Amino acid sequence: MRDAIGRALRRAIASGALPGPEDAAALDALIHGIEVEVPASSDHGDYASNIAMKSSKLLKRAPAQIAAAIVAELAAEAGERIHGGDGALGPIASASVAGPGFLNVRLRAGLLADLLDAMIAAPNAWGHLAQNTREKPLRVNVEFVSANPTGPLTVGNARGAFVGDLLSRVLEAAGQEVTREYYFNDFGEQVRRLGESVIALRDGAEVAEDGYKGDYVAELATAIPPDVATRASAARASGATSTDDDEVAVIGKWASERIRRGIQASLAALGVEFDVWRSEGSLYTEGFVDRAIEKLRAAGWLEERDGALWFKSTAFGDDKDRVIKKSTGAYTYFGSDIGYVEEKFGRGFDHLVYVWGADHHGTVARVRNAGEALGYAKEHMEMLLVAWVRFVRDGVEMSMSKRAGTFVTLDELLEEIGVDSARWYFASRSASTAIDFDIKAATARNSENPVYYAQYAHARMQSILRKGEAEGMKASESIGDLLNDEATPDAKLARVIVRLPEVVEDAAAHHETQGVTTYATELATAFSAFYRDAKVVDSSAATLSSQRLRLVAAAATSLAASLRLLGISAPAEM
RNA sequence: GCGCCCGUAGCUCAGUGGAUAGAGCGUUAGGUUGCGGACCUAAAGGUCGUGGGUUCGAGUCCCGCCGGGCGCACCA
Repeated sequence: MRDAIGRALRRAIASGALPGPEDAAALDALIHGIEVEVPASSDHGDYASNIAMKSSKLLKRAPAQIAAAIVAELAAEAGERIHGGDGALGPIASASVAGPGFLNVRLRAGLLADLLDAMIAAPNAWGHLAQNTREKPLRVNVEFVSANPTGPLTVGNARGAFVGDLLSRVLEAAGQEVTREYYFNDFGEQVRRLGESVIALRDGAEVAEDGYKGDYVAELATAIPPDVATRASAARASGATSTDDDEVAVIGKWASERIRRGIQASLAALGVEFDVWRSEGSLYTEGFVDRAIEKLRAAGWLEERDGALWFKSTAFGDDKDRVIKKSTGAYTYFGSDIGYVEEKFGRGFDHLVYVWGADHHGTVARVRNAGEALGYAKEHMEMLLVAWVRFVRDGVEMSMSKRAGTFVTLDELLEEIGVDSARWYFASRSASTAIDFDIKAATARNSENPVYYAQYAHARMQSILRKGEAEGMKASESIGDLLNDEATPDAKLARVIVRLPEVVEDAAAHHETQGVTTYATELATAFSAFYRDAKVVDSSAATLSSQRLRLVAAAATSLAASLRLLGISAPAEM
C-alpha cells in the first residue's frame, strides 16, 4: 500500500502533474516514511494516508491538489493492471480525497478473499512477517531479569520478565533473530553476604544486620550437600583468607548457584526460557573487561585520578566521569558493564536491548557512552526502562520488604493468578507507565478479565468447527464469493482477521505489545458480532456453511496466533 | 538542587502529529429458552494536570508551572 502510493506520487511528479521538489532527498525520505493507517470509520475507506498534507510544504501545492494527482495516478495504474500488463490485479479498487487532504483508499473486494485463502494455506506462518530472503535478519540480544541469585525472584521481577519475553516474541515474529540473555553476579559482595548468612544459620548464630534473612536462607543452611560441606571445612581448616577460596566463598558460590537454578525453574514456569546465562565473573576470567579497557585506553578515553581509573563519560555528555576501577584495585559494576558491551557486540549482535528497572535509569547514559567510545553506535544500545509496579489487594498496597523477608515471590503470585492472566496484564500496558497491579482483578475468571474473553472466543470458534465436523460438513476449499459484499457480517470479520501482520509489524517497530492484546480483543469482539448475526452450521445451506466454516477456521488461526505471540494458551475448550 | 519517568472517563489503562480521544471494569436501560450466556445492543460519563509555544492540524513535539514516582557513590 505504501509502495503503491509512493509510486503514484513519483509518477505524478514525473508526468508533470505535480512540480518536482527542490530537495530530492527530502522527497525520498518522505516517500520512504509514508504513513498509512486504518481509519477509525470505515466511511473513510480501508486505508488512509496523510501524505498529501505532509508533502504540501515540500511540493508547494495545496494538500487537496496533491491528493487529487495521486488519486488520478492510482486510478490509471489500476486500469493498466486490469487491462493486461502483468496480469496481476492491483490491490486498490478506488481512491478518493477527503477532508483537508486525506487520501482514502478502498481495496479491491476480491483481495480480502485472496488474503484469507493464502493465510489458511499456511496457518503456521500466520502472524510471522514474510521474510525478505535477500536481507539478513537482524540479530538482537535482549537481556532481561538479570536479578542476582541471592534470593528467589519476587513479584518485583515479574514485569521485567514478561516485558523482556514478550518483546522477544514480537521481534521473532517480525523476522529478527533474538537471543534471550540473563546476566548475573556470581562473585562479589552480595554473594559473600549470602554465604555469611547461610553459615551463620548453619552454626545457629544470628544473621548479620546487612545479611539475608528470608526463610529460604534457613532452608539453604540445612541443605548443604556433603561435598560442599567438606570443601568448606577444608577451606576453614587451611585458614584460607582469599575471598576466592575461603569458606564464605565456597558456601556462597554453592548457595548462589542453587538459587539460580530455582530462578531458572520459576521463569520456565512463566514460559520464559533463556538462551544464555552469562556470569559477571566470566567477563573477567575470559578477559573481556581487560580487552575493553585497553581499547578505551588506546582511544584516549581513560584517565588515572586519585588512584582510580576513570572513564571520561563527560566527553559524551554525561554529568560526571565514572570510575571503572577503584583505588583499592577492585572493578566497579560499571567496569563489568563495559566488558559486557564488548563481549555482546563481539558475538555479532546488531542491536542490544537491556530491559532494566526504572531505578537503573541513572546508569543508562554511562553504558551507552562507553559503548560509543568502544566504537559502537548508540542507537544500537537500547535501554528499555520498566516502571514500578505497586501490588494492590483490595485497595491496599502489599508490603514488599526483602530485608524483613516479607516479600511475595513470583511463584506465589503466579500460583494465585495464573500465567495467562499475568502475561495479558503486562502485555496490555506500556512498560514505561507505573501501574497498580490489582491482584483481585487479575484473578477474576470472568468477564472482568479480558484474557478470558479472548480465550473464550477461541474456544467457541473451535466448538463451532467441531460441530460442523460432527454434522459431516467440511470447510470449503476456498472462501469463494463469501466476502464480496463488504456489509455482511462475514466480510466485517474477515477484515479484522487479515490485520494481524500489520499489528505484528507495528509492535516490532515500536518495541511494545499493547497492540497485540488490543487486536486479540478486537478479533474476539468481531467474532462475537459475527456469531450473533450469522449461523455457521446450517444443514439447509450447505455451500454457505462450508464457506463460513472456512472463515471461522481462519478466525481461529489468527486469534491463536495473536495469543501465541503473547505466550498465552489458546484453549479449544474452557 | 540536578536528572529521568509519569499525569487521559468513577476505577485500571490504550492511544504511530491527523478526521467524532478509545477499551475493560463499574453505573443505567434493554436483549438472549439458538453453532458454548465466560454473550450481545445501547446510554450516561472527558477543561487529555495547568499555562504558553511550534504546526494547515497537538493527548502526542518544545518551554514554564503544579502533582506523583525513581535516581543522583571509588555500592551492587
